[in-house]
Amino acid sequence: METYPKIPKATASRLPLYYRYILHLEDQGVSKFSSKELSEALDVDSATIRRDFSYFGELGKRGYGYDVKSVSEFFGKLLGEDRLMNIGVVGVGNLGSALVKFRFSAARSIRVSCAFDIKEDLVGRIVEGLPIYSMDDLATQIEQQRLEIVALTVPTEQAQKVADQLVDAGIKGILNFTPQLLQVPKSVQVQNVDLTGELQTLIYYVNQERSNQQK
Amino acid sequence: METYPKIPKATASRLPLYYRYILHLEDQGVSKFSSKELSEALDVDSATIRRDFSYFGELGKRGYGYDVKSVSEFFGKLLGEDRLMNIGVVGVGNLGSALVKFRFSAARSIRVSCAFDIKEDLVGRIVEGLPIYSMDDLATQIEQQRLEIVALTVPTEQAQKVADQLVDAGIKGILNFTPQLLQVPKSVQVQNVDLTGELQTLIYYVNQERSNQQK
DNA sequence: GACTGTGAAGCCATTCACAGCT
DNA sequence: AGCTGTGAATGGCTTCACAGTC
Repeated sequence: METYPKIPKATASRLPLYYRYILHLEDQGVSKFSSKELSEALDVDSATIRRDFSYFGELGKRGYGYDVKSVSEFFGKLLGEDRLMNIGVVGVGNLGSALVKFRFSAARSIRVSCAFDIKEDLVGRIVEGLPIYSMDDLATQIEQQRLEIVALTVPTEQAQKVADQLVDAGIKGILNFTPQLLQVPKSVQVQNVDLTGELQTLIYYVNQERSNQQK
Repeated sequence: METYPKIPKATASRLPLYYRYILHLEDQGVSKFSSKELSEALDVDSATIRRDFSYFGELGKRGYGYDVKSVSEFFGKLLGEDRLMNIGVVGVGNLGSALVKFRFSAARSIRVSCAFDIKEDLVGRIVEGLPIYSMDDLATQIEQQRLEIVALTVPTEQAQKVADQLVDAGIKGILNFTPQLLQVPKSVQVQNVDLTGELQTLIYYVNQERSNQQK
């Protein structure tokens, strides 16, 4: 795969957004689109879209726009949609079993393939059709199932210890649902998702809005 | 409540992070902290922390630092932790039932109190201890339970229509788990959470890292 | 001496505006 | 004429660096 130097983080975080909409166009049989159309659908400035795309080369044609099929294929590869990716869920508590159920089904190539937990009474059981392995099997399963990425949903206090185990077992990316800041080698990627934080931020805005009203 | 003009979005999104760590200090019986300590724990530059805090007035004392108790109380109020907040879950599919189970238990004052669905066979049932209401009961329940915020987890195609109903029923905030861009009056706050997008962004970084290695 | 609060500088991302291609 | 790709301008956020306070 090509690698692109110095793509802004903000751009990287918009790629899934672009990709999803372009797939939608493809499903509808649309053959081309302009940055202006995409801009209106996604509420992202059209110049931002053109600049984002331009980091990856000249994806469009002047005076024409962008070709749905070729751009969709291009972004698909960027986001790993060209090969099946197994994801493990580490920690099968409330949120963990929730994610097992969720399955990230929006992306075609993503498959939640197994789960891990420390609790002996969970190990060996099948939850929502998925086997639960012992943490001792981490290294083995990561290799056998070619797991590159796991979702981490253990209790906060155990997060760093488990992250260390994951790194040792060769994991390449962690989708971290705990509020613990993880220390990992920089070759391992971490993406933090703080659901309670998102809700609290929303509460903050709602509170501010209510106070504004009352004035 | 006080309102603060023009707090940067970036600051608002860090408030839960700060608050959680300060609660942690409080639990440990610590009585003061400096921006430097917080900086090291959260990996946020200490000047950023001081600037973020300063938007809300002079919260600290020069030469001393910040008082755990008073700052924790202050942020608690900002984030609505001084009163119980009921949250509804709209759409009890995979992700919806997952959130019902998750319960945002990390925040003390947040309580997932009910769920709504369009499917007649779900309505009236109890899931994880929560009653499922019909969408027709939205307005009634929003009033009765003083719901200000709901999590929206319906299929993408229905998201806008349901959002309209929510707005009509008087909801103040929507935690939007669908990839649909919601059109709402600007007095209604929307916070988007795109779990599949987060995972795809992580996949992008992992792919880039792998390509770098191979060079 | 220690630490905050904040002007000023710097950096990253967005947006403008237009040359260049179809 | 229509739309991209991109220098230049702008804006928002972060970081420096230090005066002010305890």
